Amino acid sequence: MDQSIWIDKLKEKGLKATQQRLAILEVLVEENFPLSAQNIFSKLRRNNPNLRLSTVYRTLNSFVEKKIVRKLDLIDKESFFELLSGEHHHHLICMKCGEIIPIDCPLKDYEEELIDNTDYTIIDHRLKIYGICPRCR
Amino acid sequence: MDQSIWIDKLKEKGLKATQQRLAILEVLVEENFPLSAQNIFSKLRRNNPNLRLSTVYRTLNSFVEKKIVRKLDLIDKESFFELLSGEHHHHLICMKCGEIIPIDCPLKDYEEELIDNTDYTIIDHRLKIYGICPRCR
DNA sequence: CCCTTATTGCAAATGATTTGCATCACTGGA
DNA sequence: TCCAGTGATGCAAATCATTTGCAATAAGGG
Ligand SMILES: [Mn+2]
Ligand SMILES: [Mn+2]
Ligand SMILES: [Zn+2]
Ligand SMILES: [Zn+2]
Repeated sequence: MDQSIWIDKLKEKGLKATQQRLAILEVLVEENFPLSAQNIFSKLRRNNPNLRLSTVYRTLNSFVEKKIVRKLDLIDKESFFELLSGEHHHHLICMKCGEIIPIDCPLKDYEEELIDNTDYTIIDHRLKIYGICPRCR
Repeated sequence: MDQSIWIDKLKEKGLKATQQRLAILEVLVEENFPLSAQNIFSKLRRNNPNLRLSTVYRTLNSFVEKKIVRKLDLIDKESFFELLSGEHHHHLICMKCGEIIPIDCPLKDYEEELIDNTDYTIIDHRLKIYGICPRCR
């Protein structure tokens, strides 16, 4: 991973480019997949014995706020986080094995309609589809 | 509320028609709106001083399992529960005042497409749209 | 009305996430 | 390159919604 790009991006957003933040970004980039705070923490603790889970949470929260990362509630309790890069999309989740597949967003036109019907300003939306994958079926 | 209908419905699903369950159903029916466990608990505790929040949770969970009620994660942390009655729908949420508006489900065709593309068995889905209502804007 | 069993009251535990505070490490400027 | 100021982190403790264990209670079929 080219750190300098991320260092710039962090500074741009008013965040200091700390070791911890860069390490967390690195995991998010190379996995390129929704991960929990605990997931990220486990991966990094090996080489960073005194990294704390609270730091991971604080980092992810600031990334969400700065729109570097998106927070997802795919299954009950644990939240997942994924890098905001590439196409806007949603997720199809296998309820047996937990596989997560990205899916296209079908809501463009629907949102236009909604604006007309409700006079709301639309800011964001969340869509998750739950099913059983072919292997688990 | 006509209790006998609900008593029958509960028995049909293999649940005993207890005072607590009927009271919780009554709140859900008359509010006809997503409510948190705490919401329901507060409303009922006035007349039921020894109803417990844990009972409300246990009841709601069994209702979800028996498909009498649907659990929604509209905002962070607290879950909401709404009676499964009327049209299948989703929600538009005002991020300022918390207003919740039911909206039609636009996903029928999209799900067909998904089945073809992914070979998943689709079981359920969740859609929430966040915005600002005209009054808050 | 009684017996069996599900359900509740109650209190304690859980588990993800947050927070307070002292210390540390970035970063922009000297 | 060094320094001061401020934001970030380590660490431990707190929060808060939700769950759970267990003994006591109340449905409801017979
Ligand atoms: Mn994704
Ligand atoms: Mn609704
Ligand atoms: Zn699967
Ligand atoms: Zn509003």
